[in-house]
Amino acid sequence: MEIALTNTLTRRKERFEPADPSRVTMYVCGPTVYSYAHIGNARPPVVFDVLFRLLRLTYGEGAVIYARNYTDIDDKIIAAAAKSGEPIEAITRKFERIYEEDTGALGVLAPNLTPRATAHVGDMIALIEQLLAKGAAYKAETGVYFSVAADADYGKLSGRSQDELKAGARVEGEDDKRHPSDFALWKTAKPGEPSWEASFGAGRPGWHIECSAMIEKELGSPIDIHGGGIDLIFPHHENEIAQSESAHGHALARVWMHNGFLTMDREKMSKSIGNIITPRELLEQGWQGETIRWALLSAHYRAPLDWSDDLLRQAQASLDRLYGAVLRLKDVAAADVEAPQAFLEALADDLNTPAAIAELSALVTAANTAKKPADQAKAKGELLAAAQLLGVLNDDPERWFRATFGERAAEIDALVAERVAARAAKNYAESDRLRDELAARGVEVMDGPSGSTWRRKG
RNA sequence: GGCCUCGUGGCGGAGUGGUGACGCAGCGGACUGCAAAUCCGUGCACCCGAGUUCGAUUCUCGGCGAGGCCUCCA
Repeated sequence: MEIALTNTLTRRKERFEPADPSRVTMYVCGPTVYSYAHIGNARPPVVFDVLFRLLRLTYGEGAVIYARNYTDIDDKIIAAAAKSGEPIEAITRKFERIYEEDTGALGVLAPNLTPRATAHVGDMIALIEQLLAKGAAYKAETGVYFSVAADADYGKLSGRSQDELKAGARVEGEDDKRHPSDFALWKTAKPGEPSWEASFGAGRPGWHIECSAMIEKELGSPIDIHGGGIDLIFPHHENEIAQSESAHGHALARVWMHNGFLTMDREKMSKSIGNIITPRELLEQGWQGETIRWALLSAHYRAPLDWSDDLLRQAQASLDRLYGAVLRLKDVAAADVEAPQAFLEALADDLNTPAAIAELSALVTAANTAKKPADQAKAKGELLAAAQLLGVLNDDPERWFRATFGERAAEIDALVAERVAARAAKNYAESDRLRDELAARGVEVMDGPSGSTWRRKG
């Protein structure tokens, strides 16, 4: 199957052809681990998780190498440590663990590699030395800077010219850069801050250099796909390109992919604005991880997505329909089949998850209308295979509908049993009273020919 | 100020130069003791103006509106 991806570098949708189909490489910028990630931060891991699943299906599970880094040294982390009095490593390890829990709750598969910046400082130093030797970087009092003037095609990713950058640059007083667009590769050590020894002076790495060094070390460039949020195009990814390509003389990544923002009331979700909500909070509110994931995938990854409770409500309703179909076929063994072609083609078309979801909907209808056991098995198999690629329908269907009840499930079972008895005795006044009582507890009871089942009310 | 993206029904959201997916919500029907779930059917939309075209929601230009990047940022 042919996969097409929109490449930020060319601003076009292109056929994806890995350099080596037996070793497809993907790198996605991961979190700076100093606090809780918000739901907007969760969009890239979820989106690229779907791509990871699609690539593994296409090229084979062992053929795809996906790396997502942890930035575990940076100004914000140092500030957080200073504020709380905890050691830096305690903070970064704690939030790495939290990040893994949160993404795991959203059904995100673990990447093959999760390199830490602090484990690659030596690689960064070596890269900076190369850049200094080539004259692409220079040493100043406050650190080592990359010289934008030395890079003829600087700006090619974000589509900015050097002139535009000069015109748009803000006045910056506290450093000694030669050009306003030059950026720090290395920050000279300051008292009380962590630092590493280097031939060009003790200090700590700048942000951009870590991805360049880790990609080179862990995957080797050029990689096939480099992903991240749209806000990373400039300056982060632009600078990664500048560093890596100046040092190595070849492309850093062949395809650059960027996801759009999550908004709240149409405004970018961001910590500084304060309009954030975390996956953790949503889970505490009782939303299920797959519901959050579905909501994130309900829009195309490059489009903005306005986050709201209504969006979650609709996502849950959609998943309820899927789980309802699976529950209805719980006694049918799923056939061992692949996801239907139309579904795969939707995903292969630049990860068009809304179109894929539409195909999923057709599969649900097929599952609900199938009468013959063979048709049911096929429909169930196709539905599960397709859902697997989106990373949903991993839960047991009964648990899905009852997850929020926990210990109270037993007493609800008892009330439902009472109601079944009342109905058998044709005591409809009592059975309706019991239904009202169950409804008051948030339970929907459903009568069928072979008894009654229940689930949370939508 | 420079650069960029977007504007589809009540809501979410694909897509297309020519009968406008899909989901949620609504309505009608089947089913049900009544419901729910499910199935069948159904109403409702392409920001405005000009241009190109036999024909534009889809292409071009202008306008209006929303958002983003240019500084940390998913």
